[in-house]
Amino acid sequence: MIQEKYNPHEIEAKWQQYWEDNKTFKTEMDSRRPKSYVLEMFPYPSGNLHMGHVRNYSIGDVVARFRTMNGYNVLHPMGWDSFGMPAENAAIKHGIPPKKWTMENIANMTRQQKRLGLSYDWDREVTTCKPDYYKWTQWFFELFYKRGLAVKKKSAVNWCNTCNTVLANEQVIDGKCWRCDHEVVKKDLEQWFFKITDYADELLKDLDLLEGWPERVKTMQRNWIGRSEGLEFSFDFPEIGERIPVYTTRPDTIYGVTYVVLAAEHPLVEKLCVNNPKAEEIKAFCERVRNQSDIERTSSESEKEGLFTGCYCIHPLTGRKVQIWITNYVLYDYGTGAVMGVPTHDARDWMFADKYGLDKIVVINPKDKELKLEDMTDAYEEKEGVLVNSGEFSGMELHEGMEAIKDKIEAMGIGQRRVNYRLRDWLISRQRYWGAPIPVIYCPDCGEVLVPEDQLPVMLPEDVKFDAGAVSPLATSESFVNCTCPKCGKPAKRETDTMDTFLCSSWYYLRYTDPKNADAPFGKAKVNYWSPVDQYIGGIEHAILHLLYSRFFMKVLHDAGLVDYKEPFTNLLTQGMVIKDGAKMSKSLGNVVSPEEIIGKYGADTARLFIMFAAPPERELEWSDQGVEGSFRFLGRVWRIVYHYQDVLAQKVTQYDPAELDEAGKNLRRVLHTSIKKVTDDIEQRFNFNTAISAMMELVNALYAYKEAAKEPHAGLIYETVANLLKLLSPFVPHITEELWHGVISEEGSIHEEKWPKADADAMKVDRIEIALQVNGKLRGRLVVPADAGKDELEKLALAEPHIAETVDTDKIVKVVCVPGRLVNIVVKP
RNA sequence: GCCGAAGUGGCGGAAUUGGCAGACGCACUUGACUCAAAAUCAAGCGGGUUUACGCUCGUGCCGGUUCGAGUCCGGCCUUCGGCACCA
Repeated sequence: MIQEKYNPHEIEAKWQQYWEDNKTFKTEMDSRRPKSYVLEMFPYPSGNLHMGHVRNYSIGDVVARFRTMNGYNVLHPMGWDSFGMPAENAAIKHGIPPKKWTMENIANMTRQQKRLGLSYDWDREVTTCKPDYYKWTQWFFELFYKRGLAVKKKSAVNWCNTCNTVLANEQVIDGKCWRCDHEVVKKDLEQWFFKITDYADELLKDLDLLEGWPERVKTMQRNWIGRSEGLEFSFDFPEIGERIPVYTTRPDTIYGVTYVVLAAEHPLVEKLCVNNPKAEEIKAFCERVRNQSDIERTSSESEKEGLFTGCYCIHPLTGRKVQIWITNYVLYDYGTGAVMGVPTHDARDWMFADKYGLDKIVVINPKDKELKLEDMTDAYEEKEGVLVNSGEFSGMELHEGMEAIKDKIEAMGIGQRRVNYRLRDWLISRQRYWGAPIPVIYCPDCGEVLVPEDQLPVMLPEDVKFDAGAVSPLATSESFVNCTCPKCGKPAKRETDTMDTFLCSSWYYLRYTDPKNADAPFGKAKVNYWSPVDQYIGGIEHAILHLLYSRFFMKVLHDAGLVDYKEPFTNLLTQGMVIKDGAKMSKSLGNVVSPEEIIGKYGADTARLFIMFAAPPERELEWSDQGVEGSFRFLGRVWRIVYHYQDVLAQKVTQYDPAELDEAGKNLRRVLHTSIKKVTDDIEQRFNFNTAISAMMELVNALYAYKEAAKEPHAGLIYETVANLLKLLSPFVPHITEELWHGVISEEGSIHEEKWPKADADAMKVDRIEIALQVNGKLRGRLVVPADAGKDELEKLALAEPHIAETVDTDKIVKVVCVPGRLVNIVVKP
């Protein structure tokens, strides 16, 4: 029996408790069923869920429940990316310990997630700030260290003055800190790096294997890795007995070189200043350039500045003297930090040469055209044409010339072909407290020593000062810093930096497979049973950051023999933002809608249904209060029609012969089975949840139409329709369907353990269909024909149709196009 | 500049392989129920034109292919996103 009115709050609390008590969503390894690992990006415990979270988890929950009902053994876990700065800021601002703040937020957000009725196996919960997790994050650091992939080196790094810490390249967005949006400056510091560049080529190549990833994300990663092929070679610098190595992707333009440029940081600058009358001027220039921020220095609009050093090097092929300049537009950390200048075939060099009156030589002519310097207003950069003024290479086609020049340089022994990447090594140390300590000890005698495995985890101390300034708060804890060297036993000091939280999140999806393992990050059998993640769902903002780091981690773990897979996420769905009034929800705009408020008013099922219905998952979702009302109304409609048929359903007519149905019944049964097919295909093949829901709405409309049309409802048909409708709806709105299922179908078990319905092809068949009737491609009427009518029959029927017979002159018919099941098009001469 | 995605009613969005444009929902209009309102149930709902059957225009713009184009091709425009002195 069910109540007359739909009361979401009562039934949602009831079934959430039921699922928890019955461990409905607990998962174990099971070799008899195919596995499916469905994962949503785990959240940072900021305090409250926002609509973006709700969208993310609703999508994942539908997929997980759908796959379970389709016979998969589904892993669907949840956890907390719980290290990070906001916890520390709360400590500085309000004096709350980061751990307390974080754990309270996790408790609150867990409660909010449970109110959404998500099908997580909570026994697998993972929390990155707990010692039993960060122990293994530290263990992975040591693994990387032992494999030569974690190194400490000094370089110019990104520093955020607001966050008081260094940042990885990926965390600098348009020259600003990804977290606080303040301008990032460069500092020369010794820091820990993970050598992600060792994997640049593999990370790039394997993108081609990721057929289940959006093109957009793959393109972003390709751009970020930025592979280029070229030639590295040297100019002789006889004045000081050195060579200047340069890197170019355009060796074909080598005869057009009129100057060579060094980055301001280039070590040769200091050497060429010795006994140089311009030394003071050069040093002042370099100093000024180095103090420019990244934004000033790398903006393409900013003025290119340079200074002639007074020195010359020798062109390796022509023997000409070539001026050596220093500029602000050459990057020290890309290629060799020095570049050849070819004004005629590079836009930057053209501008630079114009500004400083440097020579220009045309060495490439476009096909069938001769470039004349006096006519040129711009560099000719096309990679097409013929080499000229290029000695023995003149007359060669561009690509042929390029290869010939590379061969020549290599044969001369002054250079070689080279591949360069834009990708930089991942800076992983942070001068912050709330992170996993780097497990390294510095001994005056032994140097850098790893903390032995059996002493992990290196626990975060609690006796620290949080506002320590530019050093890590860990440095303020005497008891933490001072230790003994594991090798020689003498007094030593601990590393006081912690690890980038992106490191914690680079392997969490593996820990879910074996979350309580105390002897290893995960067991091999378990990780290889569940991995890789079959469907990953999250925001596009991680297109590079988290998704690139995780891919890197997986490759290293694969090479270390810990996992059998090279890619962590087989399929990726990037959900769009939730917006309101055309803008992202934000406190400052005052357009935030809180999930708790919506759940409080309508219940979780309505919130989930609206979010899934309002837009396809990859697109932006415009929040609409009226749209939410509409979703609530639909659930009310479902409730009322089931309530209406309650007594009919109570007869439990589970079997019947469809042949005994009348017209109205056949019609309803046809809609039911086409809906089953449509909903199944929409979820399975396209993630078009919005159209899946619209199909279910049509089914409910058809049920209402049947109620009007059939005076004596067919008990078997009603039972079949309602039972299947509830199953189709259950992944989207798990509570109301569970309530109705128990009320009218079965009091035992859960609807969520039922099998997904199968469409009956016979039920979808119709005798007669309506097709379009066109003349010259324009709609001129409709024609009801037997569903299996062939081309000849269609043509006959079409020509016999009164409207056509009257208006179309048979002599002028050129041909008749018949598409069975679709249309007839009569082509007529004018 | 390079790369990627998108552009359809008043709005969110459908149209899956080139085959009836606008499914489904929101908003709006009307009818039933009601003393009345809400809720609910039922019906209508791109523009122009017509008493009506119809006719006609219509998927960012201009062309093309085709019996037939929202969908394919060529050329633009606009919006969003990524990369960008990367040599």
